[in-house]
Amino acid sequence: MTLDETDRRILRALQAGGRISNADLAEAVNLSPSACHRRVQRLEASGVIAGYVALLNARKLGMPTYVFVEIKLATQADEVLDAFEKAVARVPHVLECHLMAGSADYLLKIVAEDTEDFARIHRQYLTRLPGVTQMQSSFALRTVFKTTALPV
Amino acid sequence: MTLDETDRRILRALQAGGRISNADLAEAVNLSPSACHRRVQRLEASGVIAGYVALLNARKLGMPTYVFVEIKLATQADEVLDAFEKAVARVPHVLECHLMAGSADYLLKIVAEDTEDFARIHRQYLTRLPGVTQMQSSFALRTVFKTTALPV
DNA sequence: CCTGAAACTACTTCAGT
DNA sequence: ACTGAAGTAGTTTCAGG
Repeated sequence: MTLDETDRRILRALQAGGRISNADLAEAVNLSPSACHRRVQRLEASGVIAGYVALLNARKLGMPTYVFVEIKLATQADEVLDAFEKAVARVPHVLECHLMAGSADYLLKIVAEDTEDFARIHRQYLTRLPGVTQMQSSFALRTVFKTTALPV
Repeated sequence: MTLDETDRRILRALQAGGRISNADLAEAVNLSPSACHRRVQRLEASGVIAGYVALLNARKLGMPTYVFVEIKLATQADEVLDAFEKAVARVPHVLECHLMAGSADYLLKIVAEDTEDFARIHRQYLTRLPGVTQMQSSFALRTVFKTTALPV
């Protein structure tokens, strides 16, 4: 799928405000509402736009604690990875799980109410993950910034 | 701000689909459209709902490469942290920047087209960040999962 | 704090260029 | 591909319980 500058402007606007009205979006990108609407539908249908979400304020919800957990597995055998990934999908509070290059690590990003809440998640869930040989948790003191917007 | 179960249902629905119509949302949470609308406005005004965004498919935009960069600074003096944070805010492709506990590290999450593109970002921007004494980059081979939804 | 109705605004489609 | 207009649907406000 090929994007022109107008498409990119649409994507930038929607990444900044997912609930902008089609009328306002059309005006922002210098298009008539119907032409703009057609382009947005095309971007949605092609999957370039994966979806729309509300972003919540973790602090106001009493979950200001972010922890990154690095995990080393015993082996990189597919069955071990599969079992680990199926298990980690069931752990609550895990926002991201990445398979990492280098030492066949996983990197998890976890959100919690406080360090005690993380300790509970750790005891209750992380220590039960299969195939793990090493685990190191790093706490974020402060999120300097964070965006969901990709550079387009 | 205190949330009841209906508020939490609203938040879960909006985290799953930020563009759901108020009418459909009202039906999903068993409320009249006007009552639902008032609750959503209250959640927005209180800041619990930080905003709405479109999420894009990084792969379809040709940026499938995620890199986590751990950075150690020479000192933890406030001026050094400030200077670092101001500088990192100007680096393109950085999606997240966290100040980490333990060894006064920063953790960056960077998105790139491929490893060469990351090498360019590294050369052009990361090596110029002030106060850095050590930097270690870890590539994600595969994102197992990723969500923006907080558990509410 | 909710409901229901009314007024307003926006979305979505389609014929025409 | 885009425009403009028409029909449909949704939002938002407000009087009343």
